[in-house]
Amino acid sequence: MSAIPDKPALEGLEAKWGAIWEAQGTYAFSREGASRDDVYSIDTPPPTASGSLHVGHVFSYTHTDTVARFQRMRGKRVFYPMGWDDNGLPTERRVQNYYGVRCDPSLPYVEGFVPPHEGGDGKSIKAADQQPISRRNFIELCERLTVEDEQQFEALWRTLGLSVDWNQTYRTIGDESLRASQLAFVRNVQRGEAYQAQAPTLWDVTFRTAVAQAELEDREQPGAYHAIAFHKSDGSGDILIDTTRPELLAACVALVAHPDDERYQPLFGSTVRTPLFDVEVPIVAHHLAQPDKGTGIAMICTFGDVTDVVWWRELDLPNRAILGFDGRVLTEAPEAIVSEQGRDAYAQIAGKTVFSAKQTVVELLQASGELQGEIRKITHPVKFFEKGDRPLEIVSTRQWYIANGARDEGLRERLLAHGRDLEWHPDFMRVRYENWVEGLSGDWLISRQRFFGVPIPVWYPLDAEGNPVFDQPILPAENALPVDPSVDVPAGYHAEQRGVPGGFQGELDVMDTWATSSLTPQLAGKWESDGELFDLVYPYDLRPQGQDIIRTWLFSTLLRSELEAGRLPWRHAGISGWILDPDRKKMSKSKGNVVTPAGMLEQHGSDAVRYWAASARLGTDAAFDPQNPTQIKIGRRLAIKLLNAAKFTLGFEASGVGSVTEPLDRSMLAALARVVEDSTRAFDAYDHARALELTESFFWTFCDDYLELVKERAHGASSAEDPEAQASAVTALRAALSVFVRLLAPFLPYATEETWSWFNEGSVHTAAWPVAEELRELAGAEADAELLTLLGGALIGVRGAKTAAKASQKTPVELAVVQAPEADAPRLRLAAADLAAVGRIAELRIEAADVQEATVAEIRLAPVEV
RNA sequence: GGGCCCGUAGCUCAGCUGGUAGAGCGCCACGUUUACACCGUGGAUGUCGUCGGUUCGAUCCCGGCCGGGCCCA
Repeated sequence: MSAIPDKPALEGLEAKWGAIWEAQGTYAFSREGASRDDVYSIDTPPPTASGSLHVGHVFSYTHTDTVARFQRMRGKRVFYPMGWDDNGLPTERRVQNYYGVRCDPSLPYVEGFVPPHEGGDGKSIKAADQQPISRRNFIELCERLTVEDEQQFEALWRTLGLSVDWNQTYRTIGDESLRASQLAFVRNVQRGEAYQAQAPTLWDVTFRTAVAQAELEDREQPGAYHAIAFHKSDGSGDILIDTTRPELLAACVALVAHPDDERYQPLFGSTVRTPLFDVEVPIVAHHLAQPDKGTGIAMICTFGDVTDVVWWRELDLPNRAILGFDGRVLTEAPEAIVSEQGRDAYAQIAGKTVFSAKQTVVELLQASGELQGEIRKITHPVKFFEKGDRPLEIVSTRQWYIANGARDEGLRERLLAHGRDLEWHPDFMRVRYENWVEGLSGDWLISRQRFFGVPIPVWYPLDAEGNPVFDQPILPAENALPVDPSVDVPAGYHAEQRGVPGGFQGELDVMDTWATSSLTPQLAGKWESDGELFDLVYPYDLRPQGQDIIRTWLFSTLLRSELEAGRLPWRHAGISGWILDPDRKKMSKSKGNVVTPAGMLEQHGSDAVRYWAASARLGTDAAFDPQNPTQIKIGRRLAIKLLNAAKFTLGFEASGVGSVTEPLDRSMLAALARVVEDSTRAFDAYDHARALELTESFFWTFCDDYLELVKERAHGASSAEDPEAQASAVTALRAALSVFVRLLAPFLPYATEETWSWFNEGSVHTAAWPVAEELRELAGAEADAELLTLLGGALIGVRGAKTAAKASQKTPVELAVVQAPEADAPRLRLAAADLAAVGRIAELRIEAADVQEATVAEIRLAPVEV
């Protein structure tokens, strides 16, 4: 126990207790002799440390921490790890800007490489000025910077007071993660769940990588309809189509209209010739054609958008792709363009960007008279990579996929069943998951043509001509993992055979970030390397996360768990809402409304900030106005109040502590017992905000009414006459304080720990969560829980009378008459002495009368002494 | 176009299985009361978005509409 300071304060508590918790291993996961039932495990979201810290992090991680602390106090061994998800594009981009470099895999490794810049902000270094470096050098810089970034995040988490076990930290790009991630992939391949295919692929031309359906977003973009005349092959006239992408005319493979569209029904089965390029294409019918859009008949190109891909696949059309990985028109014209005029036209767009190719095609069509009418400007939704800033193109490439139920009804049904079994908080978030699973249109593309990621662990044999045999990939043995196929040599080959006919080549692509982070339960639980630990924590109790990544992280984790183990990876999913700025806008960097959390914690104190976060329920957005942080100030006030109330309570003479005899004391304890029950129930239902509200609300009643009512008695003002009554008050006060401190511990870890240390050994955070019985035992079976409220009402009457008389609250009262309903009057009389004491009432009469509630019927203040 | 969430005091939000509204902040007034001036005490404030329906009775249930936000097409 430590001494109570003269003037308790919140300042400095973070540093003081953070160090003690670390030194004493307060939050360490103890696995000795544990069984699964003893454990509460959390699949913590691994933040991207190279990303920016923002208040949203503080918000959602606090939600999780309140649950972790509650479970720990209930006696669970809490497995609460922290991971860092550092592979992927955000880190690569940050490294490029920070060091002024970019990765060029064709370059050799440079020993002792010194980057041209250190700490660039990304604006000073243009892409063209970035120094090209080898893949290995680039990855080394990624490693270096992420380690620094992780330290910043960790410092923030520690200051915020997250009760993470820092011994359980992992990195999604660490060696163990590489091994587990590749192992899961190899098994996916062996079971036929992972495969490679040559297929149309969503492609970001800036980052030059494929992206998955889950990473798409629609953005409204300006565009323009161009009316283009196709010529019927039988020479009977033209057909006008509207298109926003005339530059893809050379990739046209058909025209399509709705099967019910009477305007075009007679033409189905006939053919037309494309303008400029003079290629014969069929007119086909498909239900996805929209009769009310443009002229009702559209051109199908390989590939203008995802609908083109559907048409191409379902209508079995040829592939005449003309766009390359760089977003430019390929040099070689499709074989279908044979006429001299057509090849001339193609030569004019070859090598051009989409933008200039469009201009050229429009000019050519205008010259030939095949562009009809005005070009009509519109805005329409266009698919973007969520992290990109140029529209996605669709190119035909060979990529690796993982089955996700899009093409497998059985798998889809199992995934939906898991979604129903999972307990969602709030429940309606389940719908987001179901919508996503039901809307999947293709398997999960996991290949990324990037650098800082988990290498896809395969090689391909080279045939006699030196061409890779893609359909016979060579997989590593499980005990050889992790591997880097661009460096390591597959079993049965020599290093000299790399790239040689009859030899092998390594896969260069890495996995999608989500393909690794979808394994966080396995990574944190040391799957296939520490089976005992894994069995203790998996399936996890809780997956906390944001609502924005239900379709990515939650879905993909559930998928991997289903594929590997056929079961849910967790029992509960807790989904946090957004932080909104005062204008109800989602906070984001581009809006410039982001507040740095470190400064916020520094300014207001961690407990105060946590209070703000914890007062929002799961799934509910929280408004945050940095100019006027009302909720944070309230939290700060609560924390300070706790310190002061504890100091006061502990200051009373306590030698007689033992039993509670006074009716008012027993009432307060009985009422608090209810709060304990309700608060516990709320926590069990993952409603931390309600648990906080219940406790906080009764804590203020405790301070404002109960403490005021009993402080004279507790001071021993009348102890000469009744030491038992004094001891009763102090016993009740101490018991209540102990319970309040524990009830508030998940929310205000610093103020509660400080307070706890004044009258207990050990940490409050490993103390037992309070139970109603410990209070009821003291209160006695016949305690009147409502008495405190009743008396509080009468007290308000007395205070009100003094306020109305503009008198001080300590003004003595000669006579007060309290009228109460027939049933209440005798109860009030039981605590009359306490009321008289706090009100300084010389003569207090309590009368039964025909009134709704206790009211002060008459009050006579003593004359003011001059 | 399909779906989800929300609309309660000036602000932020509670309101459990239907019985004519609550908290905190802010505001006004009062008070140096030996836990707390980062304080205490008291007070005022609402056609519970709107229109219908069910019901003895609806903020709460059902339907339409308006407004805000989000997800999926």
